[in-house]
Amino acid sequence: MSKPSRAVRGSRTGRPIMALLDLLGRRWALRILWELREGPLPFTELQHRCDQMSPSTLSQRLTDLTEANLLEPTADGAHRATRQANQLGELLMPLDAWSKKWAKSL
Amino acid sequence: MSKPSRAVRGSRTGRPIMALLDLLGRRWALRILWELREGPLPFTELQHRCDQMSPSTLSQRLTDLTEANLLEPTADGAHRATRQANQLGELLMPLDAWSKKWAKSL
DNA sequence: GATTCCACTACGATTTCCGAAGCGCAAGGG
DNA sequence: CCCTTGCGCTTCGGAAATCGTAGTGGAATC
Repeated sequence: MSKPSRAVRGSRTGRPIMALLDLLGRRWALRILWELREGPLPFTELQHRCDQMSPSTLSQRLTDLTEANLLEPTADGAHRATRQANQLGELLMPLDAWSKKWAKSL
Repeated sequence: MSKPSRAVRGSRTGRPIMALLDLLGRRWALRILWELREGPLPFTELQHRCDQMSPSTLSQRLTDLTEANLLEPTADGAHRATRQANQLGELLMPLDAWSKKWAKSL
């Protein structure tokens, strides 16, 4: 039991978008969703794909995202995006193309 | 002058999307872009719209986003999304609708 | 020339994040 | 049976990011 894991900021304000922007604004949250867009991954594999992010933060973020119904555990102990999260993932796809144009301007 | 403001993580990996996810994963970054989607805002007004976020973090984040060519100062000293950032903003619009469905599941 | 307002900056307190080490369990080897 | 290995985390001390109150400096107003 147990996470201190603060509630999603703004989640009670009637402005879900604010809660979402807060959740996605936690470090590695977007990256984790991105890496899980094509299927579930076990803990260590996910960590490797996220530039070896620290296991403590990964664990915390998995908790956050799972509590937010964006991730769920698979039968074999891996982590999978929920149906909802997959829809969100679809919305994020265009960021890839955009980021390439953006990179040229840096 | 100048900011320590760490480089965008992954910006040298040839994977712009990773750099982008890192930048947007800094606290308040997404929210700031969201609030500026309909036009420039002066510092204090922006702070108020972002739940009174601390001015020090706001200042840092404005620096980050400006260095990333997502924001630019206006002639009268406010902050405005660049053309690029506005395109990004368009991509984020659907998140609003998605978040409303998501909120029901919490 | 004093006051107000605004855009920040300074800086100590607090929270988050990092990363090396360890724990508990399950599978495999000898 | 041990013993080792691998995996999914958890612990915990230190580093870094964020917060929040209190300025600072400049421009406009009184």
